[in-house]
Amino acid sequence: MTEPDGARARPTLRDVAAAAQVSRATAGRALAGYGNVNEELTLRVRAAAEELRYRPNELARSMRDNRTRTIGVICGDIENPFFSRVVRGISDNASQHDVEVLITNTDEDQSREQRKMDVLIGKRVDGMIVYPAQGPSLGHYDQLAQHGIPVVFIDHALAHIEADAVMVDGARAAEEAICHLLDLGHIEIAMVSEAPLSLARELVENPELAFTIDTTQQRQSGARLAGYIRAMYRAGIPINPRNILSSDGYSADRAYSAVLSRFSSDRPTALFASDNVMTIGAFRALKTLRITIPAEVSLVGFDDLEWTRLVEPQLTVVSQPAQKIGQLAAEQLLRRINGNDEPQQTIFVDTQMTVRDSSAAPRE
Amino acid sequence: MTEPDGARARPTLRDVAAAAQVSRATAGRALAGYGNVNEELTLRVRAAAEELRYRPNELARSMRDNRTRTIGVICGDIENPFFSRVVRGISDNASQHDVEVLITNTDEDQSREQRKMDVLIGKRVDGMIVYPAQGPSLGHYDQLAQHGIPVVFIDHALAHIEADAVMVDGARAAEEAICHLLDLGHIEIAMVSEAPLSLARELVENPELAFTIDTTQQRQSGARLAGYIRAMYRAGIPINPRNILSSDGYSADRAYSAVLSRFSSDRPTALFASDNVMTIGAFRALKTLRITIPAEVSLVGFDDLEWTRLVEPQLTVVSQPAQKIGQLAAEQLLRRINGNDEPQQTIFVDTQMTVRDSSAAPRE
DNA sequence: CTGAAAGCGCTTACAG
DNA sequence: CTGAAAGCGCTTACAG
Repeated sequence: MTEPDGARARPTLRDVAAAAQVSRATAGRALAGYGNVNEELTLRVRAAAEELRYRPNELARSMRDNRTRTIGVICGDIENPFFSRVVRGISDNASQHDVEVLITNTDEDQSREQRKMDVLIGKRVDGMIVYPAQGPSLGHYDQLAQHGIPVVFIDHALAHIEADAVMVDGARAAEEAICHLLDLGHIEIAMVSEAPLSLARELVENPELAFTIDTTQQRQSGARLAGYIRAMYRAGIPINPRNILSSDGYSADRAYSAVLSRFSSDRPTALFASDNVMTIGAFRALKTLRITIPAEVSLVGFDDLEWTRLVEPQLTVVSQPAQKIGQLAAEQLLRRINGNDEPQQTIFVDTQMTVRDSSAAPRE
Repeated sequence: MTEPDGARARPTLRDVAAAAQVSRATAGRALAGYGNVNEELTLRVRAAAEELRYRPNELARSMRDNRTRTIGVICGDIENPFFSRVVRGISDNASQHDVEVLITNTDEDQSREQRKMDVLIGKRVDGMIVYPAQGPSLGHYDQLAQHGIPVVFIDHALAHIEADAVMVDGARAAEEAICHLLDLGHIEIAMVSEAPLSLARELVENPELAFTIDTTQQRQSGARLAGYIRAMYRAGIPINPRNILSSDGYSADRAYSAVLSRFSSDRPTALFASDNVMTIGAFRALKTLRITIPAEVSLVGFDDLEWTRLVEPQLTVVSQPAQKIGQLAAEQLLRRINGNDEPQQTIFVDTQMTVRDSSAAPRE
């Protein structure tokens, strides 16, 4: 029985059933292994399926089962090594559970985030892992709850939104980094981040705030800035607002400019960069100014990327297990998908100070 | 009309139709905009949809239309910046056409590749972009044709498989890199790649082969090695087999070892690394040996990654537009999905020699 | 312009 | 153990 013209349609269960001379129900049972089927028939069905190169249509299955075995991942920018590592972690874990991964980027644009979320809802993903973009809207997150789609946030949690999150404790991580510099004897310590200037001002005027606000509900840049303030405050060092550098936009170039302009004048003896993008800008700026690291300025970066071990000097960094964040987020999401309804929680993964050659005591 | 227990089911077209007091057909037409619907009814339907927060089930739509508006991407390892850039290019392009992207990694394992392909077929992706893993099997590619699923290969084409491909001309790129070194006056030029030793031996014994074999059907490592041979042969320089370093496995560590051992003895004056992973290994090895670049050894890397501009000296590299590869692959795939059936083609994207500070004339 | 009906390809009660 | 039938949520001829 050949098809009318070359365009051979994909075989369906009906075709397999016909070839094996059984009902569709039996064919389905034999292949997918639910229910009981006589052994001989099973063999016949399998043979027919093989012969026809039958592949079950998961779309149809998803329709019936009301689950797609697919999760959506909304990340900022897959090109950023932080995300590509996270995604790798998610993907490996999902694979182990026969779950596929649909990926999109937002570039920190909330309206794009919203649209992508709609698309993923339309595709009926079983759940989502999302890096929440910066912005004021929150309504689109509620939508997920309404549709009964579990979500796990990564990198930071959101105030007012009940959902699991997996992230590092940014305040603590930064605090540790700053303490490392303080221990070396630094006093004039600068930090570059994309934290908004308004937040910086608030914290400078009222440093106690760094202890009272819930940093786990802030974006990482804010949390890390709070960590900086905490460490300085605890050490009893008055905070010099000029040492809080804002990249004013998220790019290495912006960070570069910010660091360049601050370090052109009377300069701090140490610099902390709040993430891998900021670290690139900071490093480049110091190089441009021909500042020797760590003799003239100590530098502590964030994220243990390979290049930080390739440059001279090798960078002291705060290491963050990005892949593990992805893995834990996937695990948690799958638990939720499978009906676990314990109270929402924020899962913290540990950072680690990796001391290498870019930090040292200040020159006398 | 409240649901029995809290688990409110998602609204369907039926619910919207009921709320708007029209038929499902009309509701569908009004919302998705096919066919004509009276204006007043349209408004009523839209209002009902809004009210119920209706989201069409794309699964059902896909079932009917026999298309999912989803493509699959099978890459080697999303953590490798080459892939994350390619994927970004694919994803951006797909987004523009309202197409989503399902991503998986193979880690160069052909059996995993095969399984992933099956899964993607099951999910009825409209097409796939695949980085073919190394290995002898080809059967799983035929399967795609049988199922009528268009595929575009990236990074290299496959002999015996008719399909589009998007990639750089590796032989030419390498040739250019080697010519750059030759022009500077180097003679003893080494190359490190993951090309199999067997191929290396063949090419050394019979360099003309580098001109006669179809390098566009080779893996990039092989093609690039052929380019090396071509350049040397053309320059009339006998090829020293000791200068062809095989990483024997794909990792920076392997490349590191290979370079380390070769450059510990009488050393070549220049080194070319065949891709970004090899470049990391090569650079590290030279650093470990405290070889000054470019005074003692010139280094030419592959892939214009940010770190190559951060290290000292900044690396001369062959730049490859990875994002563009992704973009072109997506474009071509979408054309195929839309029925374009011109003869298959391999699309080459240009590489570019980016000369910086790691290459110079050899010391007298 | 509008609606009733069929169908996309599965799975699962429900009979037998 | 096996099969006929219903249903998942859409869209699209086909009538009216």
